[in-house]
Amino acid sequence: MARKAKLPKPLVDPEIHVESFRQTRNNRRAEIVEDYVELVDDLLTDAGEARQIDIAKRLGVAQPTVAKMLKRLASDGLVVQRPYRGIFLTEEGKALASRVRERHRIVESFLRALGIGEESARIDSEGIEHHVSDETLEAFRKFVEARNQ
Amino acid sequence: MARKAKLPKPLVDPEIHVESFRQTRNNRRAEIVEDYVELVDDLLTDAGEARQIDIAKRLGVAQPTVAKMLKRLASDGLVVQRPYRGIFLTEEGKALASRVRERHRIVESFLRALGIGEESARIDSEGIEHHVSDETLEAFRKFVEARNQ
DNA sequence: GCATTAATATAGCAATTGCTATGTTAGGAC
DNA sequence: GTCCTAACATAGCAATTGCTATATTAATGC
Ligand SMILES: [Mn+2]
Ligand SMILES: [Mn+2]
Ligand SMILES: [Mn+2]
Ligand SMILES: [Mn+2]
Repeated sequence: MARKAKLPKPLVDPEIHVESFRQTRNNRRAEIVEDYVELVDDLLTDAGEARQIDIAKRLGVAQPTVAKMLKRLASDGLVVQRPYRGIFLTEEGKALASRVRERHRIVESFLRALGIGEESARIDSEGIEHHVSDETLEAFRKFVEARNQ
Repeated sequence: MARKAKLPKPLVDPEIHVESFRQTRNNRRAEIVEDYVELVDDLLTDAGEARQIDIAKRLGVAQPTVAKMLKRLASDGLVVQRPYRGIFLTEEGKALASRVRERHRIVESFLRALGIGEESARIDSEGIEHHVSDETLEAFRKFVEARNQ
C-alpha cells in the first residue's frame, strides 16, 4: 500500500481562500436585513399587518431591538412605518422580500426533498438560505423539481 | 380551476418560528470560532506553523483583529500562543478543529456532487457549513457516498 | 369623551467584530 | 554580539446587534 495517512488536501492559495471568507462576511451582513424584510412580508400576507411586537416575538429578540432595526430599514428605504399601524414595505422592500422568500422556500424544499425532517429543514434553512449563491440555488431548484416530476 | 393566486403557506406558530432564528443566531456566534480553529489546524498541517499574519491574510482581516480573537480563543482554552513561534491547538482545539474540518469537507463535497462548480462550492460551503445540523450533514454525507459508489 | 393600556420610542449600556496607528521585541543575518 | 526587521501587542475608535428600564402616545372599550 502507498501510505496510511490520509493525504491532506493542500490549502488553496491565500488570494483564493480569502474570497470565501469575504463573501461569507458580506452575506452575514445582509442576513439580518433579509430576515426582517422577509418576515415583514410574511406577516403582512398572513396576518394583514406587521407589528413590532410580533416581529420581536418571532425573531426572539426584544421590542427595542426591532424598533432600532426598523429605523435602519426605513432609512435604507426598505420599509415605511405608519405609527401605530405597523410596518409596510416599499417597492424596493417588496422586491427584496420576494427574492428572499423564494430563495428561502427553495432551500427548505430542497432539504425536505433530500429527506431531512421537517424541523431540521426549517431550522437549517433559516441559516443556510443566506449563503447560497445563484448557481447553488438553481441546482437546489432543479433537484426539487426532479423529485416532484 | 380553483384559484389563480398561489396559496400562501401560512406562517408557523411564533413559538416554533422563533426556534429557527435562535438557533441561527447561536450558529452565527460559533461561526467565527470555528473558522479560526479550522484555519489554524489547516495551516499547522499544511505549512507546519500558524502565524497571525497568515491567518489575517487568509481571513481577509487585519492582523490586530486576529491578535484579539486569538487572545479570546486562548482564554477559551482552544489554542496556545507561543510568542514568535505561532499558534498551536490544545486538545480541545484539535477536537473542535477536526469536527469542523470534516463538516466543511462534507458540505463542500456535497455541493460538488450536486454539480456546483468549484468556485461556488468553495465559497458557499464556507458559509453553509455553520448552519448544517447533524441530520442534514448525515444526509449530505450519504448523498456524496452514493455518487462515489 | 376619557381612561386604560398596549404599542412604540428613547436612553443608556454591553459584547462582538472590525479598523488604523503605533509601540515593542524575538530571531536571524551578518 | 549587534542590528534589522518581521511578527506581534496595544491603544483607541466605530459599527452592529443585542439588552433593560422607562417614557410617551394612539386606539379603543365603555
Ligand atoms: Mn428566511
Ligand atoms: Mn434566515
Ligand atoms: Mn470552514
Ligand atoms: Mn466557514
